[in-house]
Amino acid sequence: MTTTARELPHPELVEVELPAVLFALSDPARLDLIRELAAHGTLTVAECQAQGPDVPKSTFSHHLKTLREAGLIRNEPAGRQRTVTLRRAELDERFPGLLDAVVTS
Amino acid sequence: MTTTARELPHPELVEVELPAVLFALSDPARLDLIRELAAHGTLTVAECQAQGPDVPKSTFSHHLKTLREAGLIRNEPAGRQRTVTLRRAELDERFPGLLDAVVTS
DNA sequence: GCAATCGTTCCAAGAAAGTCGAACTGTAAT
DNA sequence: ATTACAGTTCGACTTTCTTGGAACGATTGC
Repeated sequence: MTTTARELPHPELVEVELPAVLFALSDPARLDLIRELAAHGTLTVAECQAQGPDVPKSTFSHHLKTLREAGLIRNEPAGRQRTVTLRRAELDERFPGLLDAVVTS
Repeated sequence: MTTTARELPHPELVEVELPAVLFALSDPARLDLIRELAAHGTLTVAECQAQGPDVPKSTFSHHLKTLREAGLIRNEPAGRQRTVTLRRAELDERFPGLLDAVVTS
């Protein structure tokens, strides 16, 4: 077999709704994570988690899910790990200036 | 007595936190209201309420409270009514570009 | 194959938020 | 004064979100 990794669902850009984006960003832990991603680019889940305070895996994974389903990040398999990427270019297209404002503030 | 109207508490600008602002904006009804205020300037509570779909007074008042406590609006007595104002200049100072991005999108 | 690792999903409990009727407060008009 | 009016607050209910342990699935290394 080749790569039969677990793909998680991601909303299309047109499906990304502003209220959901704002809600996902309204949690301090998730907001910090987005800022880390904006600064460091792509990270593995483990690296993401290492940035913040110690929190159970399941809790962290739930935050990733919220951000992913809102359309803020991509979460993709990479061997036995997973990489997390901010959908910056797409979000800049859909909501111009929003990410800049949020990450800068 | 002169004007002893009911003043409601408003956070100082420095006390306004980004997560609370984003949370307040993450509800479609509240987001719409902010957009109305951005477009029309100051409105009375009744005028605000008339913009959206019909909703009980108490529910609407609760949304106003959320927005006020987050620092997004001012709600001040005006005779027997109340006026609602977007704290735009202050917010632009505290979170440059945020309101523009949110209202435009 | 077997074990270890990485991370998600499942489930249950507690916390927070939304909704709305009813009661209440303050202002204006008569 | 009395009545009407504009909005907030209170209280109860429902819904959603958060949190974290345990189980599961997939991948790599031995």
